[in-house]
Amino acid sequence: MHNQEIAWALVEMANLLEILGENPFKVRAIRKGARVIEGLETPVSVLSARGQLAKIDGIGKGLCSEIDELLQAGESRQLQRLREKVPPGVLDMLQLPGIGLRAVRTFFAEGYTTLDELEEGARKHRLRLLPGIAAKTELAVIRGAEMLRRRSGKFGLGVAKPLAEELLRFLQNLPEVSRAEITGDLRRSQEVVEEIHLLVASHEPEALLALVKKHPSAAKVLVEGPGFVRFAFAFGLPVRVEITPESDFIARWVETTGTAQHWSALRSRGALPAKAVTDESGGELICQQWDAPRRDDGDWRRFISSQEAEEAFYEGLRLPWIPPELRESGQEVSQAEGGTLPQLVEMNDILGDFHIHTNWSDGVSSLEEMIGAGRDRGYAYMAITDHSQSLTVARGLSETKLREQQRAIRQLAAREKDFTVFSGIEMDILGDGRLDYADDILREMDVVIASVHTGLRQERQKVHSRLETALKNPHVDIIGHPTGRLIGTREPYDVDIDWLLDLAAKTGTILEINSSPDRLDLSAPHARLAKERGVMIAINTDAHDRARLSEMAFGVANARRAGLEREDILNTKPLAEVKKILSRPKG
DNA sequence: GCCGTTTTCGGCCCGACTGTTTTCAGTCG
Repeated sequence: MHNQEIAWALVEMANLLEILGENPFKVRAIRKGARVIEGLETPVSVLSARGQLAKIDGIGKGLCSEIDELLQAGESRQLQRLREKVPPGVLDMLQLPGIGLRAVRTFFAEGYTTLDELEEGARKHRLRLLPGIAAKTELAVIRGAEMLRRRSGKFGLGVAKPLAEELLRFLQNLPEVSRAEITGDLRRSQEVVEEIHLLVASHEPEALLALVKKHPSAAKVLVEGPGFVRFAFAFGLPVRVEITPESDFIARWVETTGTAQHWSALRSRGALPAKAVTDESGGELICQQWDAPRRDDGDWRRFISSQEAEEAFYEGLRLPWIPPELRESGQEVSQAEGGTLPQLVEMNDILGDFHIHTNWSDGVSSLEEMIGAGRDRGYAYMAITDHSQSLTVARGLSETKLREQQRAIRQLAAREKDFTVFSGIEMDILGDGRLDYADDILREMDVVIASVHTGLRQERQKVHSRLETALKNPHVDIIGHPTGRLIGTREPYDVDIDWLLDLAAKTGTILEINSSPDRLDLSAPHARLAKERGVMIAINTDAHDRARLSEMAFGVANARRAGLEREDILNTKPLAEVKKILSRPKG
């Protein structure tokens, strides 16, 4: 069982116990355990085998045996018992914004067991007859149910990508498989996907499909046919495994990666490269399709890499290779033809990370661990930016603590060679429009990120006035997660993005692409607008533990979808230039 | 359920806003 799956099982357990009225501290302890598991870089199964599980902070005897059971049986008896007591629809109710435990318990007690029933009750004004429920709550149910419906059947990049990569490794290691790749929306790094689509070249399709269906993740086969199977993980994410002859592979990969518009733009350029090909046994015609170029060493299995082959495919259309993230509207094809495709930023260009939390506020890992992890990633620099004093729930730093932390950072930084650690802060833009520290404190910080965490439902004028104070402050370098959205769970606060971009351009304030797959904020369309206005972007992880530093890849993919290039991004620049940018007077 | 001890029991993050009621519990971040 994947760490993520174990974490989900624990979260589900916590939610069920909460609804059933279990001790809130116990519930919180289990939730914390889930968060710790999510943040582990080593598979839980490995730690369990080594007997190291109980040594982890937040995992005690109880969770340890629960996790061991999940690992061994793939299920937990306690979880199954709890599920029998609470219908799944009641758990869904907890996801409705503005609806909490008390309301859900009331609904459940009154016999509402599905979201649909609840929504109908709200629309017919029957919920307001219940104790403690009135019109506003009915409205919250209706709005929330609509949001959940929009989200249903969609899975975030942070869930789908790692699972797809794991399945891909499984396929690539099978002797029946000559080539396997991720394709579809996931390859284009869409924010949410409806399925994992894997394309596989194999000369033994039947044997391969039989193996795929036996994969431990394939909880349920949804549909199967000649050359494909679609199965689902236990938590619902569907996986399509499509088998294609080696000769078709690259063409089919291109076809399934891009949108229909991209494919039709390619086709409109005339006939796609086509040529009669033969299979490895020699002689037999498979199809009238394009053949992947192969190395001339006579070994059928040793084709050139998929990437090279795809480049050759586009070359066959007299086009440069078009990055998957851009294969959307079809216009990228004419751009490619005109030689005006952007030179997209790549992971290798990223030299640091400016938004990192530690256990000084609400992070999991220590200063030493985070700094070590940044150095190990080969970064040239990073900034520690814990929460500011007013965000008490995240144990935000008082002025005294902040200064203490700054000293600790300076000390640790002094030990580093060729690796610079900036002492920064993620400062709250308070609900009343003030900033959380005075200018004389901010002046001492190497990096100041200003973020909105409260008053997310204020009217636009108020939100704008708060942001304006932050952007115009000479010490504020970066605005963190500039719209505050959580993909599929929370709408952005009311901000006019054009207004924000203009102000950022005018004041020389950098805007963040928050790499967390739950946020991706700025979104790709907004980041594209930012580039057009000449607003600089910082791609940050907002990591709360070591493992999440790797979420940088999601932020970079988002930037690529926005057409961003290296020069548009703060954390691709060499140290000297970064220092110059951070210390320049703002406009 | 976890943790840390004044070590096997008691505390566990908290302040502001909101919705439902009239003084506070629920919800959020």
